[in-house]
Amino acid sequence: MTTLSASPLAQARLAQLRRDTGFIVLGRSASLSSQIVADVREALFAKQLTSGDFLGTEKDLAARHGVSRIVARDALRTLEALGIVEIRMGKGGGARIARGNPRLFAEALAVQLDLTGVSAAEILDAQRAVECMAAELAAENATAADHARLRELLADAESKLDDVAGYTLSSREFHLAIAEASHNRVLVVQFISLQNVSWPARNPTLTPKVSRRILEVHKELAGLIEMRDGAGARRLMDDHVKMIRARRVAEHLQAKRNDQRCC
Amino acid sequence: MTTLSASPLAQARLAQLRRDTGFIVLGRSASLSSQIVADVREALFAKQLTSGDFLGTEKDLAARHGVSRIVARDALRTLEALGIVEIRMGKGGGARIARGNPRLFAEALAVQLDLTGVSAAEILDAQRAVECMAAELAAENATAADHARLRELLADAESKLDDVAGYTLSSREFHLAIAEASHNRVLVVQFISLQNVSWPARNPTLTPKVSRRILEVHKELAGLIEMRDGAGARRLMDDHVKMIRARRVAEHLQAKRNDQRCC
DNA sequence: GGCAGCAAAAGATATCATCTTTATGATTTT
DNA sequence: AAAATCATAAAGATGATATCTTTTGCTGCC
Repeated sequence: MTTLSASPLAQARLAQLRRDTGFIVLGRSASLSSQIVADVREALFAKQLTSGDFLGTEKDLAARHGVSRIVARDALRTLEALGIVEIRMGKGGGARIARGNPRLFAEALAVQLDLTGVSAAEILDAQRAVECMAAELAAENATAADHARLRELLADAESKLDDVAGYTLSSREFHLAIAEASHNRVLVVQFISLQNVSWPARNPTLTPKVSRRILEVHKELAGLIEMRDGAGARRLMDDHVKMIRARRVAEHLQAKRNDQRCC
Repeated sequence: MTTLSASPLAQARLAQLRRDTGFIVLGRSASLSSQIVADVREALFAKQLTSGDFLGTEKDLAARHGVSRIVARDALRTLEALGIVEIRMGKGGGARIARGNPRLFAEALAVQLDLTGVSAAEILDAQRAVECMAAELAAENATAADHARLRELLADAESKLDDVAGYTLSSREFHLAIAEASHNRVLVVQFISLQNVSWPARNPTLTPKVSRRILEVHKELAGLIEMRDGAGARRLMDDHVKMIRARRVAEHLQAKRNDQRCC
């Protein structure tokens, strides 16, 4: 039977690394796998690596850095979670530098905001900022396809006026469509992340009257965007989101009161 | 010698999981470790887990989910990269739900935007949205301490009018201070991440004349915020960022021309 | 088009190294 | 002699390695 010595070699290298980096680096960045992650990120920023480049298999990476496969694996898990690489199984597989994936990132932001414990008011003010700019840019940049998409969603919402869940979903899609019509990917990402946090799954206080009023505003918004009235679209969106904010904050207070009553 | 059978049990469970989730879920989410990640995220959104909660050690997690330590480890690497958990070594160590970490998030965004290849114009339009709202809210919510901080930074910038690097840094701080004066953490996070991507380390076209003009605008901004003129602050900030955008886009075009000339 | 084979990740198990906290024990001080 | 302080050992956790088996995608062959 072999000795199965757990590689004093790499252990010594790790110790050396920790000595080099001054022991305490900041946020536990003195592990072998994090070193690999840092290397890849630096190569990215230095334009030595770009989207689509082949990074190698787990074994390759391990061999290149002189570490075990598990370490390479840890590094790849981290890079994968960061959306930097995509990993494929099977022959011809391995890790490749990914194309940017804004959606993934938007979800990560949503989690962060949740952990930070921001209030509904804070989120909706930020949402107002993003959506107003999106509406203004949509009026300037929207294509015929975008206009068609907006009209299609308006018709869809109109057919679901009596279906609270369906109507909520459709409205949500409408707002997203405006963001996409701005043709600004940064705004789209910011919007998606905020929506993930703030948009309620079900909407208890959505009466038919309110639904109809919202639909009217949406129609007017689509009209202003088609007429390329950027300032008008911004103003209307501003009022619209302010209204939503007021409703959401009121709901929140109501929920709090109910909590206090029951406990 | 023991059989060392590679756990047909978990393998079978994995196959079952893949059958349950319909094989192709979206973004390779059919691994045991990703299932653990999904569980934790759901628990987070359902408020069953919050900042500071103890998640267990690698062994705990493995035992709870009936998998090997490697799988639990993979899941923890992912959760760590997403900024959801913090992991400590040694006795009493293990994984804990992290506090939100905006910096981590800002870096992740920088990488994503880099990979996606968004333009400077897109970033600066988003920045305009965020900063205008920040200015408006700052006028409404700023405290006396915020006002003092803004005045302090104005004096600092004035003393560095001849030092391009120092002046740039000071200006950057001023914009951040306005975001913080809004007392909206969402806006602050969004602003920091955008600033990291867009703000140039050095500013080659910053002439003394331009510096002085920028300082004038900053002074006026601080004045409007102190006077609690939200609409005015928003309007002025809008113009200001538009100017920055125009300058940045022009610089970008110039850089491109230079590239073409040299190659 | 189906089938065999191969390459790669996914997963499991065992073992060693290292780090961090905690408790214990020795030494010094009051 | 009691209390305080410092050194040290033990325990519990991650970090890393090695070596397996199984599942999954390709690719080329028929």
